[in-house]
Amino acid sequence: MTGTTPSSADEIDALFRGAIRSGQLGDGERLPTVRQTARDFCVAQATAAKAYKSLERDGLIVTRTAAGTRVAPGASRAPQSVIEHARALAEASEEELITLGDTIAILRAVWRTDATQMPT
Amino acid sequence: MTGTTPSSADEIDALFRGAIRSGQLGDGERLPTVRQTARDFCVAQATAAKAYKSLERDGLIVTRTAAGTRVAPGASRAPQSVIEHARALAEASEEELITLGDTIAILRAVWRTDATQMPT
DNA sequence: AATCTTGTGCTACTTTTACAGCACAATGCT
DNA sequence: AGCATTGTGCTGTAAAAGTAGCACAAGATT
Repeated sequence: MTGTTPSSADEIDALFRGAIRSGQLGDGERLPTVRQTARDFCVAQATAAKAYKSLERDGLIVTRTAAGTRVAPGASRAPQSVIEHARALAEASEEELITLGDTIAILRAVWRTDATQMPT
Repeated sequence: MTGTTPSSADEIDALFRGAIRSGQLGDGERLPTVRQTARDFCVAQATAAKAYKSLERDGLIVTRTAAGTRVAPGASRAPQSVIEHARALAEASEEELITLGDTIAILRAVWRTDATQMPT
């Protein structure tokens, strides 16, 4: 799970969000404590807590004060088709030596410009 | 082109980067002036300029001082396979009502976790 | 040559974000 | 009941990013 080196709350948010929705973190599975996450990513507790808050607002996790934080029931795993397409895109990009950043930018660009428009 | 409402330099960077690499902005095509972009996105000139600088550092655009900014020759358009896979992913996500943010998070999660690892 | 356009480079100010460090409340565990 | 764990909520401080406004230099345009 810990591979990159995020710094901001948004990046930590995105990291867990991705882990949950891709199925790497299963339903009901426990997340590291806020303090642990803060240590892992070398950020202040407040920053890690902020990320968790954001995930909770979106219903991805459930926190009980002394019992820790767990993946919300049903929040895990986006539909298989999405995950498979994401895998396919990642594979294609790496094969063509396209950066993750560029790949995301391309994805943003074609978002809402695909099914409706078919140029050329 | 102007559809979303970015605010930071990074978002503007990503927007143009995506437009270029997806082929929406063709080779040699001219970008709006820095001032125009600043107006379009309601940001300071310095912020828009910063985004352009970043794109130039990556060789995606070429700026000549009074002639404006143009897409660098050869910078446009990532390989077709990548674009097609991006389109497919976008389509799948929208069909399943998955957010763009979540889709990006999933993509990040499976990045470098596909071809090499095949769990289950 | 004169003028307009455009990217760049300032300065000073404001806002946002993250930091450190601690204290508290809720809860599980023994 | 007592204690450790864990999320939360402070405080004040520091760093990063954005803003506004202007001035300048390099070219293009006429």
